[in-house]
Amino acid sequence: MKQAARTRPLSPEPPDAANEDLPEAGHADDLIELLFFAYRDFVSDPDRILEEYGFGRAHHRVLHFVERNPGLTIAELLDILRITKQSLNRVLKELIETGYIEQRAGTSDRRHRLLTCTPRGRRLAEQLAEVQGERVRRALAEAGPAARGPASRFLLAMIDPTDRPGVSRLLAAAPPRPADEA
Amino acid sequence: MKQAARTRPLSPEPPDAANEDLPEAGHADDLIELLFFAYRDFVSDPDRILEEYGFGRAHHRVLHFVERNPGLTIAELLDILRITKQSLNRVLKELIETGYIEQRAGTSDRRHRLLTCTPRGRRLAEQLAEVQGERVRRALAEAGPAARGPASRFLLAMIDPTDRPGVSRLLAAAPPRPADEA
DNA sequence: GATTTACGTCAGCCTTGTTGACATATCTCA
DNA sequence: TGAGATATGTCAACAAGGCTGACGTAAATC
Repeated sequence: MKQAARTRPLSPEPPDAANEDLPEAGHADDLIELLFFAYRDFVSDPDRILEEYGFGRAHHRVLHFVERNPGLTIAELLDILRITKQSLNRVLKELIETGYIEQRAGTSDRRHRLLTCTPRGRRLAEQLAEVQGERVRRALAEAGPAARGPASRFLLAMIDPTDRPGVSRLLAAAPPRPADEA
Repeated sequence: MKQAARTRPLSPEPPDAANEDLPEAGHADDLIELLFFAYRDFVSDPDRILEEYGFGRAHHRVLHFVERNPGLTIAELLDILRITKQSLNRVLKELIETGYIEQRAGTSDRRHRLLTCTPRGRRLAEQLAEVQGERVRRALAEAGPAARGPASRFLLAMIDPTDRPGVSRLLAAAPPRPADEA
């Protein structure tokens, strides 16, 4: 891939004293690239499955968050995905027309569209979550289960501070999956 | 953003015994979503800067890896980015024509195009790396500096096993930045 | 009853990915 | 030396998924 050059410890084991006194100098670069590569492969598994259904990543994201948060409204989905309603509507319409997602009017406010997955939609969403979950579990097994807490905290801290409460609420609200296959 | 529902510890502190005996059951879902949100915000900083230059994310990726690995060839870049040569060529041509990247023929094999940044290209690449690095350092400071190792190992383990040696070589080969501003 | 809110939709544009085909320079090997 | 493989460049067409701007409608709010 590339001719090697210098050497530098890749994933620093518990820092053996010294050099821990510069906690925020340099070293950020590795995490930048790791995030790129990790994300690149992270989305590649679902991509392969989605292709069989004629869907793309945009459909995946919608399906995922609706499945994890039944009753989600359009506005909430827009806030999560950070795209325009026109972009959302394009893929959402397809998911509804092909019977993966259903709408119903809100009870307290009938202008709201409450989104839920159909059984078929749930199956696909779970299949997609399963391949991604498998990758995550494999990674945790390799990195050591103790890495889960720190990795979660790091990723949460990477999110814009303003959005963290919302994300935390979202995570807390989602039903825990039945130990996925395991 | 969303009406709260159940409660569940978000980023588990050192697990207080029990429940650590199912190290790979469930719990993967939070990391899936955290990765989505973290990446979403992670790329948003550069996006704002790139807009001023009339560039997009594709340009950023090319510029980044060329700056970090001077002398990179087209084939190596294609392997990193996982896109077609036509897609790469489109943005690369723009970066060359606008004077951000230079080509020269390889010495041992003159078919190779060795890519390097011009001073102007280096400045932009560093500016982009700086905003992302700032976010990473801020996140590490919040998550605790001890999270760096585990987070790095987790992200590396998320990468396809086949690619890890290449990624590690890439990380090791890149010149350590001069403690970025700090 | 006027205004605001939540959503739907039409039309057009841009970036960035794709495939397929073909051209050129250079290296390698028989 | 000549055949073939390799590294790259390029043209053309297309698709996904972002975007803006404008407009329409139903329901809530004041």
